Amino acid sequence: MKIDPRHLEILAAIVENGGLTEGAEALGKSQPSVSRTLAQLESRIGTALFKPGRRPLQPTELGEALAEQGRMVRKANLASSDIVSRFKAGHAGLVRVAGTPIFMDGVISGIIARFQAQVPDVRVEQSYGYAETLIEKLRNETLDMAIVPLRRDKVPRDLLFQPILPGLNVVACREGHPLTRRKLLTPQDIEEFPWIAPPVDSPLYRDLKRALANIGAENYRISFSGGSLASVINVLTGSDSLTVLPYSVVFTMKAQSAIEALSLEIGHPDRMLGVLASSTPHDNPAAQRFRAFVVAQFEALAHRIVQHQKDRIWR
Amino acid sequence: MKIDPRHLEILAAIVENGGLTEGAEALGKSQPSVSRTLAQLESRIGTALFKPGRRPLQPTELGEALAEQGRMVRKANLASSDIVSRFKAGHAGLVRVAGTPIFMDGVISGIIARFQAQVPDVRVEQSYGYAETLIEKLRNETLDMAIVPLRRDKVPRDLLFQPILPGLNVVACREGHPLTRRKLLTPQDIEEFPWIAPPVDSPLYRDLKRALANIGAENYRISFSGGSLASVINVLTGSDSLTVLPYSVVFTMKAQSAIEALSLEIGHPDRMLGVLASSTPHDNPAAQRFRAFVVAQFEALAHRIVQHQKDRIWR
DNA sequence: CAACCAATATAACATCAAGTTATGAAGATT
DNA sequence: AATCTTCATAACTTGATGTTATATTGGTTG
Repeated sequence: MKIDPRHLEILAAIVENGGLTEGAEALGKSQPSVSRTLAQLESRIGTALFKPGRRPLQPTELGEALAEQGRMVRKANLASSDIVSRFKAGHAGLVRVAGTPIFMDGVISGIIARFQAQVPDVRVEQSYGYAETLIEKLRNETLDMAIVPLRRDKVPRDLLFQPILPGLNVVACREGHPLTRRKLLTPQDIEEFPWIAPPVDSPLYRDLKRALANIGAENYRISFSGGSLASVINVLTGSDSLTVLPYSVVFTMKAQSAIEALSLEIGHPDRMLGVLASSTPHDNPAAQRFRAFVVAQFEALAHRIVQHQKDRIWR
Repeated sequence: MKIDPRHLEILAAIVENGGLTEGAEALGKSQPSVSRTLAQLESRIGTALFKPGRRPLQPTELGEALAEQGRMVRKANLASSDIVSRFKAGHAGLVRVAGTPIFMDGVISGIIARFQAQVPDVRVEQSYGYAETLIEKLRNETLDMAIVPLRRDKVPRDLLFQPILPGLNVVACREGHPLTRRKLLTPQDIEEFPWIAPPVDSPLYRDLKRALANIGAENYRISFSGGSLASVINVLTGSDSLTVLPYSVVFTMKAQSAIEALSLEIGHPDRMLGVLASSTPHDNPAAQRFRAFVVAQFEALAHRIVQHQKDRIWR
């Protein structure tokens, strides 16, 4: 026997409210509608579900047992509505975000932590990659957003790119590095110290080479390469090595690691760091919410950077 | 947002079977029907529930969460069907049975015990009363069946009466009572011993008076009255008192109590012990089942009584 | 890359259930 | 007994669900 789950819900409402009229009111339906539905349910089951001639209406044993199941159905229904509304408000769901490793580790992961403090039911799935592969994944719908440095003219038409910071790389070193005391740095100063290189296929690697070329350093030596941010910073703080990092990363990591940036003009890439996402506002409210959060966090970061620069000038 | 619980069930079926076609098959519906239902659900929610272009079809996070609720609904639905079918088979439910106190205690309670060994999920609610009040309760539908002695011509038209034993009362006494050794009993023999009387409003009390009149005893004395069966038997076995009891009760209780029946013809009431129930086969399969069980048990009891009589004659 | 095959979506229609209002019947209450 | 509340019924409209037939789509394969 197949029973319509809605009928069970209605039965539960009748039982709980002690009457057809009250049950109908609780359900927001008319009394005749509820009455007929109950009659139909009883006729299908082939048994009365309420004791005859009692007020308030009292269910039979069977009626009570089925009403209990009706409560289960209603519970599932309420849970469903809740799930949907939380999802649509971006308070629940899954955000798949990817970006260049250094950025993800150095800046985004902290932003994710703050985001999750705010909306704990959103799960964030982080992965790493560079523009090309991430664009592919965005088109695949296997990724919700990518945080990558990108040249304006390289932005794919079918995707939406929201810039959040200008590309700004700096030479990073440990706090108290010998070079931090010098006002003017020559290529010779630079060539004295070993370099940490990012992975060769990363944009940052290209930035490093260009920076060194700009400075005029030709005989540089690379002592360490291929590590992720944690390794880079460990090596950086444990030695006199230098490396190229986005300024936002150095600025962010200063709070926890003893690194700083040399005041050395190395030429900025013509890229913007930005959030790349499907242009169709595809239905992932949590991702939308996270994107807005990331943008806002970067605005705050930019502001703090400006503030910090002013302070330095004043000193 | 109100979601149709049936849609959730369908969603669960699609998710579990990895496709619309398979889901439809599992549900016993056509593929287009399921397809449209899913489309409708998605449009109401305002979000896709499955990742686009995947085979086997993979649900989104939201789709999976809602499918989980769908499984809850289905579970409740299956439980309901089970509850109903068990109820209709008489394997579950409530049976409200009443009867004259002596009978209920002496015979029916043992039958109930055997019944429950067979169908443990049926609850039996026992109460006591005499024909008049029980007939009232049967009409009220506050009772499923009454086990009472009744004259054939006193059976109400609107109720169904199924005779199960002829009325047969005996004089009961303790085992080894002085009177058990006598072949022929005179009124004087009887008057020597005190009597235990049932409650004055009981049929058995009228039987007692009639029996004593039949015997010709006029000067009898009543030493105890008003007790239920347990008290009666305690007094009986602890003294030389006599009382009138249905033979079926004495026969049944012999197994556990040291009582026996005097071979004294006391004249039988023109009543039949029987099961009285609503003539409408009102929808309580468990009660029907119990009634059939009681009838069968009494048949077996009657058979054992006949067997026992034969044995006595042979000795 | 074209062609094929399986799965899904759409169309068109029939049927049934659920909703409505209006009203009758029945029970409880005084 | 009269009244008032509650439940059942009637008549009708609307929307959902089911069907079969067919078009699209997407993945697979030579």
